[in-house]
Amino acid sequence: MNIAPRLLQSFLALAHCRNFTEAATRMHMSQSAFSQAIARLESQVGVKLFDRSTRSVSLTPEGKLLVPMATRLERDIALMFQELHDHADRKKGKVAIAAPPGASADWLPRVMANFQRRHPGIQLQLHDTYSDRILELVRNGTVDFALNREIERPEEFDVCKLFDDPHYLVCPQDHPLAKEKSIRVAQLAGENYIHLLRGSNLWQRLYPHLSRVAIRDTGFELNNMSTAAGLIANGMGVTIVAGQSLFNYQRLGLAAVLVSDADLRNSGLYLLKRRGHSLSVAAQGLREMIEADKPVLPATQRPAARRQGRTRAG
Amino acid sequence: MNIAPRLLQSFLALAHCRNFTEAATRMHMSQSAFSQAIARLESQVGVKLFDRSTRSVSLTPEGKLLVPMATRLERDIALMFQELHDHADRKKGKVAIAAPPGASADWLPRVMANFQRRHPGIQLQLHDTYSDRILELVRNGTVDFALNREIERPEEFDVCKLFDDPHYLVCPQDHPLAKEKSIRVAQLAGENYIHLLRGSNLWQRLYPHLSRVAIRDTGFELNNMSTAAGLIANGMGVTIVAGQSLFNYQRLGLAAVLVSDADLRNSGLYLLKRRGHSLSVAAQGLREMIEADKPVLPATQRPAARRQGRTRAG
DNA sequence: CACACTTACGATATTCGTAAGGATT
DNA sequence: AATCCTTACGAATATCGTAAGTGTG
Repeated sequence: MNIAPRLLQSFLALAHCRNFTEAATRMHMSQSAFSQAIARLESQVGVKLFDRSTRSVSLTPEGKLLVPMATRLERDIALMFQELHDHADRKKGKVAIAAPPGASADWLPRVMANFQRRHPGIQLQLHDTYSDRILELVRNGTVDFALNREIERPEEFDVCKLFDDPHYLVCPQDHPLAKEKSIRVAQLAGENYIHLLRGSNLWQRLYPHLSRVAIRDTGFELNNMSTAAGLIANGMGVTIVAGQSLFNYQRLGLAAVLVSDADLRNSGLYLLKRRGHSLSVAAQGLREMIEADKPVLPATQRPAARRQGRTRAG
Repeated sequence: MNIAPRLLQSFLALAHCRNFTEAATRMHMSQSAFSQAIARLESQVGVKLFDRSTRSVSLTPEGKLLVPMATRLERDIALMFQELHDHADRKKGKVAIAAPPGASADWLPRVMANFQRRHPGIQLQLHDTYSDRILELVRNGTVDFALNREIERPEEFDVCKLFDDPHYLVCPQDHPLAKEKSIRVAQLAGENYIHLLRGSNLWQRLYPHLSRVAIRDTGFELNNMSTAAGLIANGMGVTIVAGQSLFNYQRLGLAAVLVSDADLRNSGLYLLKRRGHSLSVAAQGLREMIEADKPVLPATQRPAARRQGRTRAG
C-alpha cells in the first residue's frame, strides 16, 4: 500500500492526455519508464486502469473510479507540502511570547514591529505580565518563549541572557543621593520607599535588602509606574527600578542613580523556553531578531543616554 | 514532493510512540533504517519534525502541525485502496446491462439472481428494451454490455454469440401446419399473421420474408406476447417468435414449429459491448456467469423441453 | 510502414540492515 | 554501564533510460 504520489500524478496525467508519450513528457520521464510506472501502479492497486490498444488509450471503469480519488489526494498532498514549506519559509505561523511590562513597553514592541514587517504572514501575540505568570505560560506551552528577569530555578528552562539591565534608585533631582555615581541599598536608611506591585519579581528581590535597612514603607502598592513617578516628583519618597523602566520616571525629570549591590547591579533580561522543546521556525526567527536587536546598555552608561538601541529592520 | 505513504506512516508511528525503537518495530523495520527514514522525511518537508535527545522524543511545533494532515492523508489513501480492492474483489460495484424482453423474462433474471447471491455488494441494473435502444445504451456507455439478437453493423461493437435461438411458428394445435417437423415462411401463404411491435428487431427480420408471401396482415400491433397468445389460441391467426419467447405461448397449449428459412433458423442471442472498452471487474463477473449459465437449446430439440437450462449457483 | 505502447537490459538511485559511534542518564 | 538515537557502509531493491520488440491502422 505504498503508492508514490508521483505515480498518482502519472496516472492523472495519462487520464488527462490519453497518450503515453505526451503524458510521459509532462512528467519529465522517458515514455518507456512512464509505461512501466503505469504498469506498476496497476499491479499495486490490483486492477487494470487503462485500456490501451496501440492506437488509443482510455480509462477502464476502475480507472474512472480512481480519477476523483487521486485528484483529491494529489491536491491534499500538495496542500500539506505548501503548508509545511510556508512555515519553513516563515510565510505562515504563529508566535506567542511573554515578557515583563518593562520590556513590553518600548523596546520589544519595536522589535516585534520589525519582525511583522519582514514576515507579514506570521501572527504575533504578546503577553505582558508578571514573572510567575510568565513562567507558567512557558511551562504549559502557551507561549513559544519568554523574556524575564532572573528566576528562581533556571535549570527548569533553557535560559540565556539577553543583556544586562541593572537597577537604579529613582529620586528627585534635589535629593541628597541624586548626585552620587552609585549607591548601595543600605544608604536608603530613613527614606520613604514606594513599592510597586508587592510580590512582583522586583519586590521579591528587594525584600531581603530593604528588610535589613531602616526604611519607611509608604504602604503604597501601585500598578502603574507613572503613578509612582508622580509621587516621587512630589517628594513622597523614592523607589528602585530596572534600567529598562527608567523612561517612566525620566519624563518627569527625576534622577536615576545606579544601585551597586551585587545582585541588583548584575541583573539583566533573559530569554527562556521549555527545555528539550525546540522553537518553531517562526519563533526562532523572532528570537534571532530579538537577540540581534537588543538595546546596548553598558554598565557604566548614565541612564539618560539609554534610548540608543539600534534598529535593524530589513 | 514525492513522499512515500510509508514515510507518513512512520512519522505517525513515531509521533504516537515517541520512541524510535518501538515505532521501528511497529513499522517492521530496523531501528536504524527507521531513523534514516525520519531524517529523510524531515529533509523532504524541509523542517525538523522531532526534538530528540537520546532520552526523549517529542514533536516540534511543525511536527505537531503535520500530525493532523498526515493522519487525514493516510486515512484517505487507505480508503482509496480499500475502494479499488473492493471493486477488484467484486465486493462493490455496479453493473448495468440491457437485453431484449425475451431474454429478460426468465433465463437472464435467474442468472442475475445467482450473481447477486454470490456478490451481494454489487448493484445490478437491467434495461429490457428493443434492439435499437439496446445499441444506443451500449454506445453511450449507459450499460456495461448487452444481450441482443443479430444486429446490422456488428463491427461497431465487440460481439460474441451466446447461443442459438431459432424461430418458431406459433399456431393452435389443430392448425394444419402444427404437426410439421419444420416449415418455411412461404408455407404461410393465406394465413392471418399477428405482428408484435412493428419496427422491432424481429419485425425487421421477418419483413422481407412476409412481403414476398401472400399473407394477411391482421393489423394488430401488440406490446405483450400474452395478448398474441390469447389471439392465436382463439384462432385469430399465427405468429413467429424466437425460441426463448415460446414459453408465453406454451402456457396456452399452442403448437410451435421450427422455421427452417436460413436466417430465422440460424438466429441466436449475442453478447455485445463497446469496442476497445474493457468491462469493469464486476461486469466481467456477470458476463462470465452469463456465458457459463446459458440455456442449452440444440437445434433439433422440441420446444416443450427447452426449460432445462442448468442453474449454477455457488 | 509508421506510429504508439511494451519488454529487455544495463546503469543509477533509493532503501534497508548490520555494525560501530556518540550522547545522556 | 545501560539505553537510545545517529552514522557508516555494503547489499538488496526500485526506478530510469536506451534500444529492441510488437501490434495496429
